[in-house]
Amino acid sequence: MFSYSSSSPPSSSAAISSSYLSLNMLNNNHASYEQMAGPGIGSVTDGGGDELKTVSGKVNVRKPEKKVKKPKHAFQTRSQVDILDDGYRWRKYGQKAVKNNKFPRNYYRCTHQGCNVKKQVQRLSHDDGVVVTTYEGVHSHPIEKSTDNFENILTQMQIYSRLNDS
DNA sequence: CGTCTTTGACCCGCGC
DNA sequence: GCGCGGGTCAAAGACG
Repeated sequence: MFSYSSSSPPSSSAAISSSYLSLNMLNNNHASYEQMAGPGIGSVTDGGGDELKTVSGKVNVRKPEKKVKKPKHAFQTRSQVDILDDGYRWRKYGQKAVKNNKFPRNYYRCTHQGCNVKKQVQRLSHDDGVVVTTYEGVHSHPIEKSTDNFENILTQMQIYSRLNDS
């Protein structure tokens, strides 16, 4: 888990320069909580097919069965940017304002087919340097990118994660 | 021209 | 039953 690999913006648009993205991973209440309620449930990946669309175009998200709660992992990171590119491709599908926060919460989803991993990013209003990223599900496909010195940073992130874990 | 972001509406669970 | 909070969809626009 947490197989952070690397990420790098397209070479043409180096939007996320290392100077801008200063990951200060000195945090860490990496609160990782897993919620599993189903008896004998091994796989986390929701099989999909829970979504039924009515003819009128409305969406009825039906999930009467499968009371499986997918594991969620919340990471708290000190960063200026909310979008921590972990190497996967995310598609933003929603943005809602949270009651206790002035800043809205962003919802992302992995664009890989069959990969229903979701991620939501929330930043603390009272501390704009802190970003809480919550991952939901696990990726079942390799990372599409690889590249530059981001690996270093990400490697350090893993190290930090280990340190905190111990 | 294809992909992703934006943004309002919609849905659902819960509390009153 | 209604309002609130949270999560999702999908049309249209923005962007490369």
